[in-house]
Amino acid sequence: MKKELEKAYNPGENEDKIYQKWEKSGYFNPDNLNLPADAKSYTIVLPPPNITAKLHIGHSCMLAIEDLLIRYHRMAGYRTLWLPGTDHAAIATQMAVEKKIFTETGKTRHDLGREKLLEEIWNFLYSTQAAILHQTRKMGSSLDWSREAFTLDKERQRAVNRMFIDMYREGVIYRGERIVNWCPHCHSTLADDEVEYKEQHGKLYTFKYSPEFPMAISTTRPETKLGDTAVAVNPKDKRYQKYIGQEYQVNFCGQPLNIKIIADRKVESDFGTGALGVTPAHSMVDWQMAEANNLSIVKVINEDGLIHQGFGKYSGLTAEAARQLIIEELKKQGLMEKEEDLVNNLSICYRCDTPIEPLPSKQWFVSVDKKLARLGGQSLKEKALEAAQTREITFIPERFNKRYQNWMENLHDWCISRQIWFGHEIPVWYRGEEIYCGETAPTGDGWIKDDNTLDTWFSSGMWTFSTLGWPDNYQNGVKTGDLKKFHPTQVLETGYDILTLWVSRMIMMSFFALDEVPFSQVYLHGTILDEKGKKMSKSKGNGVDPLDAITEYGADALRLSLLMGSTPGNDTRYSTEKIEAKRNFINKLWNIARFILNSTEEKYFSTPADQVPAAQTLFDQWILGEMNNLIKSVTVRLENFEFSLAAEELDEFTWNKLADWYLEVAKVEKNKEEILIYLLKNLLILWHPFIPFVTEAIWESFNDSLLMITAWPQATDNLEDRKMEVDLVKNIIIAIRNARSEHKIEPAKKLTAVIYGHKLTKVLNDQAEIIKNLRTGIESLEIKESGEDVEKAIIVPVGEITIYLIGLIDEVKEKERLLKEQANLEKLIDRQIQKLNNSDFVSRAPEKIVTAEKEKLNNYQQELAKITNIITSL
RNA sequence: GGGCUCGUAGCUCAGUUGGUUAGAGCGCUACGUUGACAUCGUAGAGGUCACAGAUUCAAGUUCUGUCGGGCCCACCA
Repeated sequence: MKKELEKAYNPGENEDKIYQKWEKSGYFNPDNLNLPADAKSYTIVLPPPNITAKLHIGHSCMLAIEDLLIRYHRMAGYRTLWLPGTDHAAIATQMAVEKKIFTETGKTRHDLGREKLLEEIWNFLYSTQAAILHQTRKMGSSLDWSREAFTLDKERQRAVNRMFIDMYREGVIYRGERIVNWCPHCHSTLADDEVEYKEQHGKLYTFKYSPEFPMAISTTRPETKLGDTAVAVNPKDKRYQKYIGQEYQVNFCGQPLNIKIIADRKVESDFGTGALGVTPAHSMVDWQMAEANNLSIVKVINEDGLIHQGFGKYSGLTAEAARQLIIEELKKQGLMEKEEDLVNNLSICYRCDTPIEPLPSKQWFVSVDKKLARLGGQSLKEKALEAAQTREITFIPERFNKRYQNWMENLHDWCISRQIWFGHEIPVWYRGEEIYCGETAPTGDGWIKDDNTLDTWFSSGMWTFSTLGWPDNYQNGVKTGDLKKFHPTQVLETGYDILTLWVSRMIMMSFFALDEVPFSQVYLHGTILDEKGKKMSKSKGNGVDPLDAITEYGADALRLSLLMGSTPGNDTRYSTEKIEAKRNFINKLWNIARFILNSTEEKYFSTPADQVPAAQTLFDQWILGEMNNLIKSVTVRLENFEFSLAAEELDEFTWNKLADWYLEVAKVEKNKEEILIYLLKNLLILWHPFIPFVTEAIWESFNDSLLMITAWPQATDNLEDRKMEVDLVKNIIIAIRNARSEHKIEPAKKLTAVIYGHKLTKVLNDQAEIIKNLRTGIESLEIKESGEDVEKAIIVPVGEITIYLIGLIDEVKEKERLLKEQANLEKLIDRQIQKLNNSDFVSRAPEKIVTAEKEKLNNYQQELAKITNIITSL
């Protein structure tokens, strides 16, 4: 069984083999774990990466955190499912492919036609999907591939159709007219977050519609004023209050307008003239005002960006041309009062940079405010808010709860239809004014299918249950199969940047479909910035392919570098130095294992990991106690999502306690095989969720079983704590080594040490061999309870103990050093006395702290006395 | 305009309910190393915890304000 470990750990040689071994074992699938029937389940659905591009380092962070949670819970005995998938990312994908085709062939989607374009998209999709899955495996992700899903595969299409139909029948989904962001070039609506802003220098024109109109208005777009149906003023504005409610018939540049004066608090009195021309058809805010005031809506600009019919000489002109014409006209009539330069943000299409035209258009919406019988008369918004308020869903970090609620409260109906070709088709047919909504086309002639598709978040919002067999696994309000076993899921882990876009939608969709939360905890990780602290983006080209890092340092090193030194919700910088440091650590762990295994006979390999072996010596007791504390602490930290702190404690134990001390002790004291194997096994178990490859590689070199499904250890309560004694011995050893190096004593030169201590003489006697042999270079060692000073010795005080190193001494240097020490102590004593003289402190601080402070003073004083004594004797 | 967040060593960042002389990694300096490990070891230098005030016996930690980074949302007539 025993496999010789290489001198240095080589991730490249091990990782792929180990991943295959895991995958073959079948244990990524919870159905194959041998669990009692009542085992609790633990589920995370992987936030499906967009198939627009390969994974970047941010995805690695996500995978590292989720795999950590999953592996920990799997080892802790949960029915653990991590469900993989990818997202079709409708608009983003279509745009990416269109762009690719355009740069390669110069063709647009209209040249290709719907079918050909979709074919191209699917080809593209298969290639990136394959790349993404490869990258995901390379990270060591223990995903259940047998349940892999895609937001646009057959099952999800059925689920989406069903959801749409259910929502339509309940009146949650409705068709309505609303202002949308329209790109006249792409001929499509854009979601609010697909609109970009560009600062531009424009002109703000101030003018009256006609000579008899009582006030002037200001606008940057005079041509849209052809569609004005009102002028809004602030209700508190004294100048205009008297006009509110009045109506005017005006002749605006040859076109008749009917203008009502309305009041709205959103109007700022000190912008322009304080009077705002309301154009309901071409401005979001104006639309809202029109709804509130029952204004009529006049469309001025059409889908091509041209002026509609019915506006006389302006009809058919581009908006830009119409604007110039109107400006000229206004000037001719002497109505133009002012032209000012103005810097404002122009909305442009994120794809083609064309200025956005806000247009009214028939779209499909999800109502967030409709009260639903199936939700006990509450609306989706109320349900989704309540879940956060009652902490049925908690956020990590907590502050995102507030942000979520804030956003939720201001949520408007969600426009779900998109004028693109790639995506879920809307299951609706039209015949004249008739609308049919169903899974298949209605019978009869003349029905035309809605040619829009659904917002990508509609399908990804269903991700927690569409992947678990909904709707088949949900009949008459009863969950069956996977849905019953795994929903609601436990944790949603994702980037805080899609808290609003995605998380909130998942919560609403789950309430609608199942009347339950989709998950109970939301862990939000930060963004990985580049080495300069800038956001990574495709256009800047500063992204990092995880595969490069994995090839150079190994997946474990990359994972650990992303897990350590970071906190939830905060951004971190990508750092190759950090990965390198973790690579070094992993090699250290490897060598610790190599040392232990090489110095242990094979018969000890079966030492159980879940049974504390008997301790022979002080150091045995100490390290076993430390391991016990480590198990306790790491478990708690993982439960609390404190990954970084858990890893730091593991690191501290591995390197500073085990490698630096216990292994050194083990070279002096013998018969430690059982303890060493016990420590190694537990260490590998505890590290496994963080760095699965190297731990499994070590494990398989001396075990037949799989580390991946080895039980998580339990801490015990009855281990003695020997930290004090061990610290004393360590301090003595360190002090002697330091004295040696300060006095420049050759390593070969042997010293005799005499140690005086009053209380701990027995402990020190027992540890004499260790003190002698742990690179202190001491030839003989005497330990006495008390006694006379030893002349011509190097004097090393360590707490209550004084060590005399008899051998070489440089009196001048020694005196110098001691004087420095003396001054330092005096300063500390002063401060301590001051503190203890403060009557408030003594009377009001907890007693534990006061006594600790007193003891501290005592120690300082004793040490000072000793040093002073020594100085005078020199 | 509304909200959030960050400011701790040269750099990158930890620091849970306030409580010993504030930590780590990298970097730096010096020394060392053929037997687990140079992907290493030992030691050292380096901090007014952005600034000001408040609460407290006690503040990196709580509160208020200021300055300086970053982010989100809304608006931009």
